[in-house]
Amino acid sequence: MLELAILGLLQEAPMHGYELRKELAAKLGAIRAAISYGSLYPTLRRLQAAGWISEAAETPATAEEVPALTSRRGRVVYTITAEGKERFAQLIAQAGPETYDDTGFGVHFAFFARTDQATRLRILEGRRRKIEERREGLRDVLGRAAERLDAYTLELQRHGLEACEREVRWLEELIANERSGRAPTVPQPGTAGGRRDNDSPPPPGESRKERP
Amino acid sequence: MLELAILGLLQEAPMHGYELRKELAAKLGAIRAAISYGSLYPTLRRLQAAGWISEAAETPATAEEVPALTSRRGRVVYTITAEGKERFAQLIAQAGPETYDDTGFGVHFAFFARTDQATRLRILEGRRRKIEERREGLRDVLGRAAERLDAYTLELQRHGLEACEREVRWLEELIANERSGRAPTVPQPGTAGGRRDNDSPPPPGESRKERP
DNA sequence: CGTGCGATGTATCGGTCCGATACATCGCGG
DNA sequence: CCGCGATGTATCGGACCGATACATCGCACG
Repeated sequence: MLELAILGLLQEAPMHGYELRKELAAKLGAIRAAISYGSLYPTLRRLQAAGWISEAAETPATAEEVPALTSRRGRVVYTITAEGKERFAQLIAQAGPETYDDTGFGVHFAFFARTDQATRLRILEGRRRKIEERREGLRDVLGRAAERLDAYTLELQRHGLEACEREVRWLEELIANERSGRAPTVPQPGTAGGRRDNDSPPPPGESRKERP
Repeated sequence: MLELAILGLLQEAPMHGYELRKELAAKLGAIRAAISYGSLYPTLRRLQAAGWISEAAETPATAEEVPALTSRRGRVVYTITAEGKERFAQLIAQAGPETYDDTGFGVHFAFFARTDQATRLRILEGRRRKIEERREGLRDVLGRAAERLDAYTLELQRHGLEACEREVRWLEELIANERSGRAPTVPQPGTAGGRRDNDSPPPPGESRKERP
């Protein structure tokens, strides 16, 4: 999962570890708190060993203008390689069971802008199925085994059940939108058109290319 | 976390591993799928080494009546010890930072029936604080950094924000209930009074003792 | 003027937990 | 009578976390 997230982020811009962690926290803030360095750095080394990312000297341009101001530190900037982009595409397209658990789904979803519509649909439906199963399990417990459990445990299940029902509804909406070829809900008028240093062509369904 | 859950469950009845896993899944179904054996068995061994649980021969009574029917298998039944109960009480009362993350809070909440009211209140408020912080972080991203993110990532944050707001509201309700001395929401009329093999006295605030 | 503190930054270590896998028994239906 | 799903115990490698260590930078406060 971390591998996928790093590859995805580095596709937007080269970064060093600290930056990567912050961007990751911003992008996945809804899913998980913040990645630990104890995971991040070993993974970076692994990715580099596999040839999917590479270290690069920082200060890309304007290096001569500011020789020793901010650059005199051991910052290690990572850049994704061509093989890395292939690897990302492969990871994004293939869906294992871990694609549908909370974290896995979150990471995949966060990179839906780089995912083709068919895959998006497949993942959304897989996630929906999984949540529906969880929901049924909770309904079973709340129905059949209710007397065996205390009021607090019951309340916990009730709350979990509600969250499941809510997420299923959310997924239904997203699936419907996806099928109709539109971008995700809430068209967000006016505020579109931020910085967009996308090198790879935006996949279909992505409707955010600003009018220049 | 697993340690706490096992100690808590074994306080209700002696069990073997498989059963423990099932009960755990039923009790924590809203939080996590099912504990892996790769965690369960090593933890059981650790708890046993610490003297908090002990192996016991199964078939407590009626052992002579059915000599070789169901007993001829390597089932290992674990029982909590007096030290184990102390350990459980200690773990339940002391709240570290991990008490307020999703899994930790869920486990603590699932054993609220064995937790005194002051601790319940403290945990609920700690959890609320943590969720409020996450909520603020999401609001920040959705406000300040919205142009930097694509529509899908934005939608993910939006959904996460809604979940946070919902959970805060839920916690507020529980806290209010707790302060007023009542049991959790939805009094559940009639269906109370199931099997209740509680050896330890029910903590204050527990209002489920049926009127005989 | 200095000094200490919070943000930036890289890195490791031990520990927890998961997923895959192996293996054995039991009861039931075909 | 045979296979298959449920029951049951167990291990191994790997992913990820939390604590910790250490170094630099800029700035606020004395």
